[in-house]
Amino acid sequence: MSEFGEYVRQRREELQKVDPGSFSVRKIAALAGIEPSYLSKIERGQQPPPGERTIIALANILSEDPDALLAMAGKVSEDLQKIIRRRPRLFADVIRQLKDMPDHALLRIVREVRDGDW
Amino acid sequence: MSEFGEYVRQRREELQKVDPGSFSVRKIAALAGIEPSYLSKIERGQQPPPGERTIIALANILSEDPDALLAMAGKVSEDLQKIIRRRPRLFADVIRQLKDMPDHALLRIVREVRDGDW
DNA sequence: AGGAGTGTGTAGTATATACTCCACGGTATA
DNA sequence: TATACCGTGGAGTATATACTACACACTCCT
Repeated sequence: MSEFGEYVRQRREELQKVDPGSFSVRKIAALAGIEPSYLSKIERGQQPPPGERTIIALANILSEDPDALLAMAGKVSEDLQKIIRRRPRLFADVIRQLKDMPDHALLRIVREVRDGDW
Repeated sequence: MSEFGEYVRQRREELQKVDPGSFSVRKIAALAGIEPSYLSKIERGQQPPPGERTIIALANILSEDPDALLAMAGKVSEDLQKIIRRRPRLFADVIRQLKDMPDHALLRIVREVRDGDW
């Protein structure tokens, strides 16, 4: 079930084809600040996904969305959690309310709030 | 800094005054499924806040809001996280967008979505 | 043949999380 | 004076998290 690992490997190999020599396990691990063998194991699901710091680093290196990658790892970023914790009741209500709403409804909120009709 | 512990103790003692004999450390601990000495230490900040299960149990026993209590413990409930993880990009956007919005703006969203003008 | 770069296997470590178990001393009650 | 709660102290445990360190085998290049 280690969707995370598979995804990272796939994405890395994809980039490796375009720019070989820059996306080896060793190179990426070095950039992400971890050991190559560790990354290798993660990619093959032999180790669970790494910590938040490392996931975000990987996301940036691989030009992926950090929140999406964190989600694949079964996590929610600390900074989002912090926002929720400041006003737990309100955010809990909003999130639960939006739980089953279609994507376009969420997009509408983002748009309307951003455009300041509030 | 263990705001959590202090709050629980305060709330428990409050209820103890109204209904003595039903809100001792031992009674509450038993209901919450933990050892009395553990609860005692938590209330005095000698131990960090307990796990999510236990916090939610305490919230119910003390008639408190689980999300608020979890927030005091520096946590966000797993079920909220699960909702976010299903559509990480969308929810991340919504939450960050609402970060600095006043309470009434969030309330308005809750209300409007609930009332189905969507 | 030698070196550079590739991925991977084995073993071990440090720290945090979430608790339990038992025993002690105080107060109140009958 | 015994028995029944009350809170608490000290020590120990189980599991998870997030990694490191090092060595090995293979391929490609010159």
